[in-house]
Amino acid sequence: MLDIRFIRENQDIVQKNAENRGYRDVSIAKLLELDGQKRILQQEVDELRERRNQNSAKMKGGKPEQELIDEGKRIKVELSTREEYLTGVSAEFQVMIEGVPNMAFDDVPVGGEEASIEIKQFGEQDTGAVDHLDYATARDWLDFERGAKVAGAKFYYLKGDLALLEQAVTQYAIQFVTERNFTLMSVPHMVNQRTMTGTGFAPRSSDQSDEYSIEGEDLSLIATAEIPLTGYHADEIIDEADLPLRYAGISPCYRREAGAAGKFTRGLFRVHQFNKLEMYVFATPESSAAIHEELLQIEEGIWQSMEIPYHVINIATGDLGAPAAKKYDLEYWSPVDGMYRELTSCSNCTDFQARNLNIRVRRADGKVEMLHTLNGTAVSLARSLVAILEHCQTEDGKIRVPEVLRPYIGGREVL
RNA sequence: GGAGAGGUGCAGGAGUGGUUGAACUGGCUUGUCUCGAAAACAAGUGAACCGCAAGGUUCCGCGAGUUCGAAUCUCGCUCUCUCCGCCA
Repeated sequence: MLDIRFIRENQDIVQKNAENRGYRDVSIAKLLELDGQKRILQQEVDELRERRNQNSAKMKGGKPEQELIDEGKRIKVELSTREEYLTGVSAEFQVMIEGVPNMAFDDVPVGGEEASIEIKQFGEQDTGAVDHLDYATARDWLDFERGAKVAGAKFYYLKGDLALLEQAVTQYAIQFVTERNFTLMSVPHMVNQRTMTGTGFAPRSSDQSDEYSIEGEDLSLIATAEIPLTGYHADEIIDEADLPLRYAGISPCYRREAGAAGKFTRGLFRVHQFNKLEMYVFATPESSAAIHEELLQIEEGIWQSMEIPYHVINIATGDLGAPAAKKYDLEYWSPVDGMYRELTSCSNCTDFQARNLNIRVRRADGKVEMLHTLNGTAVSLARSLVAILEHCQTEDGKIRVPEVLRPYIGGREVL
């Protein structure tokens, strides 16, 4: 969430920002009205508590006088009605402020998906490959039918060389990021509600929730390792000297993908479960923009080294999601679809997630403030396999293994 | 899953229902001393909210309750530890 003090002082631009991002229900005027009520109530409650404390201080030691006890009783009644009122207003306020999206940076294009701007391009826009689903199914590497039998639509098995290729990509990416000072983390695959919503994902009660929840437990399956990695330092104050903290979390990702269907979600491109290696950084506010660029560079480095053509887009406001101030997507060129398709993504969430989960930095001079968080996909396995399957088909119908992956698949050059 | 013990400040660790935001010890910071360091001594050392400030309120795992007043009593939850059971 945003800092309420910032909202108070910048009512108009916060409202405008929410509108740019497509948050039609956000009313900053209403939020501030509640904020005002809440502050008045808080003051009243504080004053009553002060009176209560003074009153009981008079009774320390000796036998209390009846008059003081009666006064205490009167304060108690008044206090409890005010407190109840305050609790209600606070809860309402909390729901509203959590619904306000992060402020987008000035260099983020305003508009919907179509307004996103291409900022980089790599490789050729080639054509003429066999669709990955048809190809992999024919080679008995991929089985959606049995996935459906066992779990349901959009579940799948990877078999044989494709399953091996997944491991190779994973190992290569782990090597790539750990060489760049990311600490590899194996994370909880389920998190509680606070961690889920604090990271910026919809609460389980919401019908828009893309997460699977465990019935009877305060647990949901993670949609990305970003979620448990954000929560890792919740309620902590980190010394400035220890920042940035760079983690790479590997985990399966579970997504309901309700309503997603159609030509461009075919096969492995959009599924209920996939593995992913996610970079995550806790950083000082002044360093986050530079680290964001670095995350993008790492993502580009991975795909350049595999010789997969791509471009990078600066995502427009309407497509940012709630926590990001700025987001880059790396989209690979699909020779099958003749268009760029999302492969990885990296976001600077500034202090939005940090404020939700109370993650702060203690400066050298002792001052404490919110830190910044960033996340970026190293590799998303299902989609990575799609990109490789589409790009590395040889004339005789095999798959040429990108050179950098060969050490991780027994030195094989062709599958 | 069953039984028991326990969750107090940066860490350890006291705490009788009212003088405890919290003893004491350690850590850390600053100062004195020193050529410098160590030692010693002295002072300081959590966070949130409101306020220009003075100051006020809140926080002793979390949440309810009892009370004029709760770190201290009651209940629920949660986490940690020990033992048993189960198990990759």
